[in-house]
Amino acid sequence: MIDFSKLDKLIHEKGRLSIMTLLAARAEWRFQDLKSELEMSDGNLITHLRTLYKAGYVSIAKEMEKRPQTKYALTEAGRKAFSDYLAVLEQILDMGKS
Amino acid sequence: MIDFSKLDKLIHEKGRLSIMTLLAARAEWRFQDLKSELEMSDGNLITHLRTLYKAGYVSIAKEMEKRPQTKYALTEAGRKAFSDYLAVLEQILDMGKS
DNA sequence: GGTATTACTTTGTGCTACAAAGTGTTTAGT
DNA sequence: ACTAAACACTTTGTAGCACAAAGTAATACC
Repeated sequence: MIDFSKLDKLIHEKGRLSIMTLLAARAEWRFQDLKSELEMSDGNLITHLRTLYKAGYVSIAKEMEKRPQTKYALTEAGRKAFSDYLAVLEQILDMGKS
Repeated sequence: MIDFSKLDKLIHEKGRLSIMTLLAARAEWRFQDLKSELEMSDGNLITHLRTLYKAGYVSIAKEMEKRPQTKYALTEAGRKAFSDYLAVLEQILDMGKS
């Protein structure tokens, strides 16, 4: 039986799940790109990013070329956590197909 | 790009997702079986079940053989909604693997 | 100098997951 | 007959978000 308690609560939320999915698909994302892609408000997006950062799932790199730019990426721990999360999704999918 | 807004909020919650997954895997579940399988409190479980019932995703059949028994099952709408939900999960998985 | 951009922070609201404890009915045990 | 247990709830309360809106500070462009 599936162990639903393994569904990392930090990732299993629409906002953060979408962020994690984007970060997993491309190496680096700027704040503005995430924002326009996900159509989130500044406050909402930064809150989720900080939550993921505090969990050690996301790295933050501030740069100052012309305009300030902040780049976000998955850490190794983040990639691992996301991969574990996806494994649970896979189990759910397998069950749903039976 | 994945349309995360299609992630049915009623299903995308740990408690209800686990319920829906069980209901999708087997035709009928008694309250007690769901409870012991998911290790939820009565109040929590019944609340989620009623939420799904109100959404039209779950049917409730009360029976009175010896002990009162209530059996829960997916409706057609529930099966459809779950299938749509799984389709989004599949997209997320596909992205995560790239 | 004034406006726009970037990346925030602050504040507030409203929802909801979840637990704990209580209710009413029925059946099993002695 | 009386007690205890099982079943399916309901009620109540709390704590924790998600999310939006508005404000802040620094820099760049015209």
